[in-house]
Amino acid sequence: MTARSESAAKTKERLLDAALTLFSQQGYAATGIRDILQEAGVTQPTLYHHFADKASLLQALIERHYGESQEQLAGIVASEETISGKLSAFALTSFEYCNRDPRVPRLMFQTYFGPTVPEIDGVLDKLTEKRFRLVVRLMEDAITAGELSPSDPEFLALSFCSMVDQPLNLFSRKARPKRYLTAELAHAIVYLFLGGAK
Amino acid sequence: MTARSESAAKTKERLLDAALTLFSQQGYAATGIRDILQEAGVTQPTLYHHFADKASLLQALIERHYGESQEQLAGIVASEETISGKLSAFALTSFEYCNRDPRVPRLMFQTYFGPTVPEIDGVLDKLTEKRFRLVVRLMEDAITAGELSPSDPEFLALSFCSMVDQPLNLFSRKARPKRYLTAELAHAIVYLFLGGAK
DNA sequence: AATTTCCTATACCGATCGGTATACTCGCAG
DNA sequence: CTGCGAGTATACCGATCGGTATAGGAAATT
Repeated sequence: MTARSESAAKTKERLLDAALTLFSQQGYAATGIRDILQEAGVTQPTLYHHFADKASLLQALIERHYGESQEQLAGIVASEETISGKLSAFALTSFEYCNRDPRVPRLMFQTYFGPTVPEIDGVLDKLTEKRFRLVVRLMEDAITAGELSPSDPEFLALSFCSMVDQPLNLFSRKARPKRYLTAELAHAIVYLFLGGAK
Repeated sequence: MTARSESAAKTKERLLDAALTLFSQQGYAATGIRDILQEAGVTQPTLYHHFADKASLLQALIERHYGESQEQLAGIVASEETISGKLSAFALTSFEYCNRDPRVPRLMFQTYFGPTVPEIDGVLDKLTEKRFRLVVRLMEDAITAGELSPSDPEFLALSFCSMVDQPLNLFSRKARPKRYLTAELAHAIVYLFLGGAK
């Protein structure tokens, strides 16, 4: 039950990895199933042995990567005390996640902002909403604790997420200098968000 | 020279409008030429009488809409005195532009953030870079004028643009409440950017 | 040793893609 | 009145798409 199912899992992994590479580079619609097969070194019936169709590949990628990063993020943020610490942890973790494998956020942004993929619609929305709600709650707590001036928590969360995500998006899209998503940038964002530019 | 070339221009316009609608809804790759023909109520040879190929349609759309909005923006921003006024004008103009016809920014964002369209690559980058540089220069001036604390102008510009563009992007993507991209939101963004959340 | 699981190889399906070709109509302009 | 520009109608091209069918091989489990 171990030796053969192990190699089967490896093949499945190769397929997912190839799909991640190609989807993130060219987009879902522009990537043909045959491209994936070639990249993975596998034949067509094999793919359909592991996945129902092309859309299942994308769905599997999204659920795996986004789900695990989500839990990590919530845990790390919760372990901080101050609003400044929480926001820094949020930005840092997001940056590290992108530096580890830029293909993942690139696929996420491309799928989220790019043309609708009808087969997936809603899945990604639910996950991004969850991440956004995490930040909203964070802002609410900080306001009631007196750490932030009273104002709309959703507006604050949207603004902060924008400041974090746009660099992420830009970085994952094109080849940027190695040290772009640094801890310094993360802290600068938090500092600007809390203190303003004036 | 007027009567027939006038109706010809009208047909060309119908094609561009149909392409704008469909490209912005489904994305460039997912939109077939035959979809555009049906939407415009025109036959295939007619399209190829006005445009060389599918890519020329997208290129024409981008250059027209982005170019004209760009000039407008630069003029309006220049007519303001303070940094606060300039930033507000920037945000407001961007919002108004989106409220007027959400298809345009939606196409822009989708093309910019979505999967690469090889035929267009570079065109959109040049235009977004131009808009970004406008804001960078604005920040530089404000810093030398003592209106902003000294810090990296590119970082400030990126952060501010993120705060403005993300709502734009979200609004153009899905049906939001009518009054979402309001003057109040624009001012709130500028206020937050300048003064911080603390 | 027999059987099942995982996989290859190859060929095919109908549909759709972007783009072209041909032939014909109509109305304004010279 | 003649020619040309704008347009329709229709049919076709080769290529590629996602997905299926069939047949068989190698290896591990039983």
